[in-house]
This record gives sequence, structure tokens and C-alpha cells, in this order.
Amino acid sequence: MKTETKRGRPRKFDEDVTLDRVMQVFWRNGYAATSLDQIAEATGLNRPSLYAAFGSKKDMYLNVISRFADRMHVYLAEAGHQTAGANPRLKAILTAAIDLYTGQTDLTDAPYGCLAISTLQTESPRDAEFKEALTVVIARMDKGFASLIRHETRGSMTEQEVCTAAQHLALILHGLSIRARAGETPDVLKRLAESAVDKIIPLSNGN
Amino acid sequence: MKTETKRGRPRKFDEDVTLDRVMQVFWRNGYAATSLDQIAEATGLNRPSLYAAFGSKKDMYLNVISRFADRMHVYLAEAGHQTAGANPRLKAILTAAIDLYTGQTDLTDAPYGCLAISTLQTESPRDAEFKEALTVVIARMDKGFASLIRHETRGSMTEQEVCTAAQHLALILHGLSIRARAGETPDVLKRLAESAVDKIIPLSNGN
DNA sequence: TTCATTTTTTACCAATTCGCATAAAAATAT
DNA sequence: ATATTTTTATGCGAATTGGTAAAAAATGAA
Repeated sequence: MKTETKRGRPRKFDEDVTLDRVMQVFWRNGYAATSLDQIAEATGLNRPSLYAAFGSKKDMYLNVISRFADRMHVYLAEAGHQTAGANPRLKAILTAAIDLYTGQTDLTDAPYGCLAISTLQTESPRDAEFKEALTVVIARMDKGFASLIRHETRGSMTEQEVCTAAQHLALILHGLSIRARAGETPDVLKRLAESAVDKIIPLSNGN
Repeated sequence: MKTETKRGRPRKFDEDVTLDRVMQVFWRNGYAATSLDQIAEATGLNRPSLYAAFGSKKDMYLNVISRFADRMHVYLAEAGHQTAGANPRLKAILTAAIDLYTGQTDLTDAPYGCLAISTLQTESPRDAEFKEALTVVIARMDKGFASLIRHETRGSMTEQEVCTAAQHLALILHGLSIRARAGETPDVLKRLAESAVDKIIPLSNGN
């Protein structure tokens, strides 16, 4: 009961690579400015096939947003595990995020920042689902930073201080996304990020 | 030679209040999702009148962006002059920005963050003029923070440190804009902002 | 071969988009 | 009054939008 041979005409596209292409289009244009024709062109599928496979434009967008959030999460977590100590780990994570935001990773070639920050945010006042998705993404980043800091500074910071520092880092991260989309270079952003981490979670913090 | 009585049919709208209404529509929807019909409805003008007075949709948007940047600049500068010392002045500025971002000022009732960060950013990859306008806005914020810090900490910080700290504050500001648009409350944001300032420009810095 | 199933393709739909051309209206100048 | 000038109002038009209906194609099952 693994792969029961599928009936019917076989698909001539791979779902994963197609979704990746959909993601690129939304990443560049945002939600409102992206047309299904552009997506069709970028994926090689035509509109009815897209709709049959992935639902409406909104469905596709939300699909791609959570896909992006998942990918970003594992990518940053991976980057954060190459070192030890709060300060170095946070620097590694921000550095990796900057690579992602400036098109230096496998996820994208384009320097369009964070997909959620760059595009979801804009739509949030008009659509409650989008707004909810945005707060979820933001909360996820906060939690990620908080758990790292909590773990690495066991005891030396109150829970309150941990959460505040985590949100500081998320603020910084979002600011970096905006600057990346504005065209700032990775190295400038990385210098900025490193000095920011040094002020928020100094190396001297017992790590 | 002040107001030479104008010929022709008189306008029945005020240019300033109309532009303010145009700004609200773009602020909520962003550029791409805003239609001229929506603007026409919000302003009470019809499309040909809008076009005659303010040009194309893009013209209107860029017009409103620089209008916003100017207003924001004077509003924040004013707020920053109610106190003395780098740390208190920066806190006052960020607090004022949060009021603006969350709809607590005369500029808008709506909690849609910073017009430029929230909407211009999204469009920047598709249009060189938008991208340029975005970098100009960002640079303006950097410079504003830098000149304040430079002035208040005369000598105690290198020019390099001043610029870096200024960019840190701008990163924070942009992050605050995003969270405001995501629906975060003013008081939470203000606590966050104040503690961030304390880490970037501590009170103990001789002020 | 014939049928059932799934995907692809073509074509269409109603609605909306931005911009403009043209006409009507409202004021001043002569 | 009549003409001139400026703004407003009506309405068109070509293009694009998201979505779908219907037919054609490609596979496995019988």
C-alpha cells in the first residue's frame, strides 16, 4: 500500500519544484501584483492546472508562505548549530538570514528579503487570514530566538529579559530584511548585524 | 501679485485634504492593491479630476510617499526636541513613531505602520523609481538618527560608532513598523523600544 | 479494444483595471 | 451678452484580472 499505481493521465510537473517557482514569483512581486498568468508562465503550467493542483491564488500564496517559513526555520536552525554560545550562535543565525535575504542561498538567487516581511505584511490590513499568518510567522521567530537565548544563558537572565532580547533580535532581523530588499549588500548588513548582537547579547555574558 | 484671481471653474476640493485621503488608501492597501476607483471614492473626486490634478497612479503614490516622509520627519523631530540627552531623545522619538504607526496621531487613525516600510518596500523589486525612493527614505532615517547621536554625544563616540548606532535604531524602527501593522499594541511596542534604546545608547553614556 | 480516470488544453466569462476623449458646467474677462 | 478658461462629469475602450466549463489527451484497468 505504498505507491498504488495512479490512474489517469500522469502529471508532467513536479509539485515541489513548481511550488518553489510559485514562491519566487510572489517573492518578487508580492501578493497583489502577482497575476496567475505570471505564475503560469513561471511554472510552465496553465491556469486550470494550477488551480486543480494548488487551489486559488490566495491558497497558493498561503501555501508558499508556510513553505517559506518552514524552510527558513530549518535553514536558520542548522546555521545556529554550527557554533556554541548565545552570542556566536545568534551571529551565525543573523548572518545566515542575511545570506538568505540577499539571494546567497539555495532558496533563491534574488535579494528580496524575507518573503513574509516583504509581502505578507503589506496585505495584512485587508485580509484577516493574512494578518493571522503574519502574526504567526513573527511569533515563530520570537520563540526561536527566545529558546536559543534561554538555553544558552541558563539562569543568568530572567525569562522577561530573555523574551525582550528575543524580540529585539527579531526587530533587527526584520529591519535587515527591509534593507536587503532595498538593495543593501550582504557584507554591510552582516557588519551591522554582528554589532547589533554584541549590544543585545554581549559575549561577556558568561558564554 | 499674490492671488491673481484665477480664471475658469473653481475647484471644489482642497488639494491638501485630498492628498491626505489618497495617502490613507495607499497606506491601507499598498500600491498594487489600490485602485483609482477606491481613491476616487475616498476623495470624492472622479478619476479624470484626479488625473488632472495629481497625474497617474504612480505619480500620486510617489507624491504621497514624499509627503509622508516630510510629515514624519517634522513630527519625529518635534518629539525629539522635548527632552535632552541622546538616550531620552531617542526614546521620545521611537515612542512618537510608535504612536504614529499605531494610529495615535493626527496623521492617521489606522495602525498600519510606516507607509514607506509597509508598502513601498514591497514594490521595490519591480520598479527602479520605487526602489530609489525606498533607499532615499531609509537613508533619511539613518541620517536623522546619526545627527542626533553625533550632536548629543559630542566626542564620546567615533563617527563609525555613531553611524552604526544610527542604523541599529533605524533597524529597530522598521521592525516596530512591521509589528504595528501586524497588530501589536502601542504599549508593548513602547516597552520594547525603550529597552532597545537602553542597549544601543545607554543612559550612562555621559548624558 | 473499450472503459474509467486523471491531467492538460483551449476557450470563454464577467468583472475590474487605468487612462483618456469628449462634453457639460462654472467661473472670469471683455 | 459673448468669449475664454478651467474643472467636473459621462462614458468609452483596450487590456488584464481570477476563475471555470468543456473538450482533448494520456494513462491504467477490464
